[in-house]
Amino acid sequence: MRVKARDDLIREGDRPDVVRLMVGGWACRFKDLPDGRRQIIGFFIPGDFCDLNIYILQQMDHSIGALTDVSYLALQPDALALLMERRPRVARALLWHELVSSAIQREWLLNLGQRTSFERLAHLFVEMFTRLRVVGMTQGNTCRFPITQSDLADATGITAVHLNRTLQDMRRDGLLELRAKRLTIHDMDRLRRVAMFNDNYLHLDHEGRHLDANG
Amino acid sequence: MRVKARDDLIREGDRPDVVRLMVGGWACRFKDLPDGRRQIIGFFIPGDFCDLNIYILQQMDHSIGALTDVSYLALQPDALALLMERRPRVARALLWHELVSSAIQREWLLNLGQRTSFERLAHLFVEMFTRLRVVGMTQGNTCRFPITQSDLADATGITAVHLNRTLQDMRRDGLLELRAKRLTIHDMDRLRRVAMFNDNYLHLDHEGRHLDANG
DNA sequence: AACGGAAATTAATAAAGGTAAATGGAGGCA
DNA sequence: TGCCTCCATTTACCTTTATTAATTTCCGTT
Repeated sequence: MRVKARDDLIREGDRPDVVRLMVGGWACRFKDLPDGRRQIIGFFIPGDFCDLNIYILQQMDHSIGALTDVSYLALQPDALALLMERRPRVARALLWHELVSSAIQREWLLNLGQRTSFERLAHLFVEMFTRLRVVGMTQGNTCRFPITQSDLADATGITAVHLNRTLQDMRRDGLLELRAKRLTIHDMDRLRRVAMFNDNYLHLDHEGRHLDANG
Repeated sequence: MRVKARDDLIREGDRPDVVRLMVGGWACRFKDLPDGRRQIIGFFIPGDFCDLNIYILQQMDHSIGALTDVSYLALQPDALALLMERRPRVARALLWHELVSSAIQREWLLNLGQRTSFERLAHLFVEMFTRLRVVGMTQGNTCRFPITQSDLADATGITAVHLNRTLQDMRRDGLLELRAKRLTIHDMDRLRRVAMFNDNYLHLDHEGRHLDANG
């Protein structure tokens, strides 16, 4: 299935329908307030699942929107249930994925609550670069990073103006560059250090990480 | 099992051991940074479970600490697995509980990222009061609220000094009072309004909410 | 190549929230 | 009773971030 950039896959208040497996493009989970403020709760990149068990709940408490043109697979709940019953390893991998998503949310809470905007943005870049590398979407110290500064601002809880300033500070410090939808990290060690990045929450050491066509 | 106030139930880096069912007291999930900054990720009150499936992961990516003296039941993973197999309704209720915990984390991200400190604190009070009412721990417009201002600051991502100022603003506005470990809400309607509180994320309408001895 | 809209950048000003240090207050305990 | 410790409160001052609005750059389309 395909949606165009800026369209929503599902809105807060809708009844959960299917489980989505991202194939191409970037999407995000977000919530908004009545007055228009918006917080991005997480990013989806290819290989990510949205909301394995969400159909247990009566309605969505958040929205999912496409940040770029997106393609995904829609898995029906009953087909998924059957798959999980027949393939315990697939079931386990999906469960692992859910737990990691939850762990990422926790790290984001730490990020928003305690890190300065500079540290916060640094942390976001390191996290996304790490996740992109796991799915083979990086080339050396660079990767496509197809989202706007305004989206980055909504994810880090600062304004677009301040995000722009922070980004320029990083550029000036020789940490990284973000231009033409491409991120290049010039000094990963220092970036990790200023972000106080500890990758334990991504649980990269687990079997569930690799899931091929045979489960 | 019992632990004293300020002790940890489990620390980041530890191997997950058991699933805990809170019986008495308050605890919290938290993460900290190398330089001592600490973010409270969530509160546990009686009736809450910690980390149903966490034993799939190799190590804890966060800590759990007692805010007051705490008593809880420790459920061994295999006993729990057996229980869930035998009692599908219990299994479903536990899954529902996990999904709601995750939804609360998402709402907290919105809280930290977009709400002002005043709105944030208001939101936290409404949420906790609502959750305490569900488990019968409120009396009219008041409830025990046995945590320090410093803990509240760590949960809302502001300093204890600023939290104190904010609390006094609320008191002055006639919204609520927090004294001697007791919270009294004088104007719930207005408090919900300033917090832009929408209880949909608590999913209060679900069967899984009530779980008795028969599952 | 010119046009139009979205995105990025800049600047000035204001508000929110942090820091540090000191004081007050209540309960626990020798 | 008096001391000690933790928690709550206050103040002055300072830093970070938001707000608003103008300007420039980028990029796809005609």
